[in-house]
Amino acid sequence: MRDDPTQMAEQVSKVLRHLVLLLRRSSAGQPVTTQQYAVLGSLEHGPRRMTELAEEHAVQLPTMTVQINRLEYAGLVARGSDPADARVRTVELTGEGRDRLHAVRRARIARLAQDLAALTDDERDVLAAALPVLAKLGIDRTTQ
Amino acid sequence: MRDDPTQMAEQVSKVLRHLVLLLRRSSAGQPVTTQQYAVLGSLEHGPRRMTELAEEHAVQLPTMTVQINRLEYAGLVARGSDPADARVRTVELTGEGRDRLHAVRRARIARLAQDLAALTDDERDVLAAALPVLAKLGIDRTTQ
DNA sequence: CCCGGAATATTAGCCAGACTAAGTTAGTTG
DNA sequence: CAACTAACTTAGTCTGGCTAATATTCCGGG
Repeated sequence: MRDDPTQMAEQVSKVLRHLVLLLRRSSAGQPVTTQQYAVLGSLEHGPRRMTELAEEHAVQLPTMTVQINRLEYAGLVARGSDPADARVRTVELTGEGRDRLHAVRRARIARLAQDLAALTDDERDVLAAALPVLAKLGIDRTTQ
Repeated sequence: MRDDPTQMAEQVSKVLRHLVLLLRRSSAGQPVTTQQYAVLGSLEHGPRRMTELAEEHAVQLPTMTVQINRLEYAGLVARGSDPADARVRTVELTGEGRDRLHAVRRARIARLAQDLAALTDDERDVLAAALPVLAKLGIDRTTQ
C-alpha cells in the first residue's frame, strides 16, 4: 500500500471518519464541550493571550472571545491584563477551572485506556509505533 | 508504553487533538462542509432512509432532517418515498450531488496523499500497519 | 509632540450543526 | 377500531464558527 499514496489516502480517510464519529459519540453529554476542554488545556501551564489561544486552536479571534466569555461566566477562567501592553488581555485558569480540567481529563483518559485495553499487545505496539507518524502528518503544509 | 495504558491513552489523546485540528484547518472554505460530504458519502450506493442516516452519523433525527433540507435545497439530494411504508422518507443523490461528492472526494484524497508523500517509506509502512488497529478502536463499547 | 498606521480585542450579525420537546402521519396490535 | 408505536418534521435553543465594524493602545516618522 505504501507505494500507492492514493489508495492509502483512501484508507486513512475512512479511519479518520471513524475516529471523528468515535469522538462525537464519546463526547456527548460531558460536563464541558470538547472545545472548552481543549481551551482549558491550553491554560494549564499559565496565563495566555487571546491571540495565542486563537491561533493555537485554529479559530479567529472573535470566536475565541466568545468561548472565553462563556468559560469566564462559568467561573472556569479569569481575564487579566498585561502590565507591559494595555491592549492584550490574558486568560488564566481559576481553581475551579483547574479542577474541572483535571476531572474531565481523567474521564477521557480512562475511556481511551479502556478502549486500548481491548486491543492485543501486538496491536498496541503497532499503534504506539504509529503515533509519532500521525503527529507528524500535515505538520508543514503551508498552503491552505 | 504498551504496558501503561494510561500513558498511552495520553499520547493517543494528543494525537487525536492534532488530527482534529488538521481536519478543521483543511476543511475551511470547502464547497461542502465535512458533515454534508459525509452524508453524501452515505448515499453513494443507493437511497437511504432518514433513520439510517441519523444513526450512521451519530446524530438525532431532527439534525439529519435539517441537513437533508439544505442538501435538497442545494439540489444535491432528492427525497423519495418507500412504497411499502408511507411513513419513511428516502433520500438519494442527484446527478449533481454525485458529481459534487466525487469532486470533493478527489480533492480530499489528493490533499491527504500529499501529506502522506511527505513521509518516509518506513513511516508509511508503520502507518499502514496501524490503520486496521485504529479502525478497531472503540468498536464495541456498548456503554456510553 | 503628535498623527497615522499597525496590533489587540470586542461587539454585532450571520450561518451550520447539534439537542430536546412537541406535533403529524401512518402502520400495528390487542 | 382504539390505542400504541414508529418515522419524520417543526419549533426553539445552544455551541461554535465566520466576517465586518469598532474601540483602544502602541509605535514610528515628521
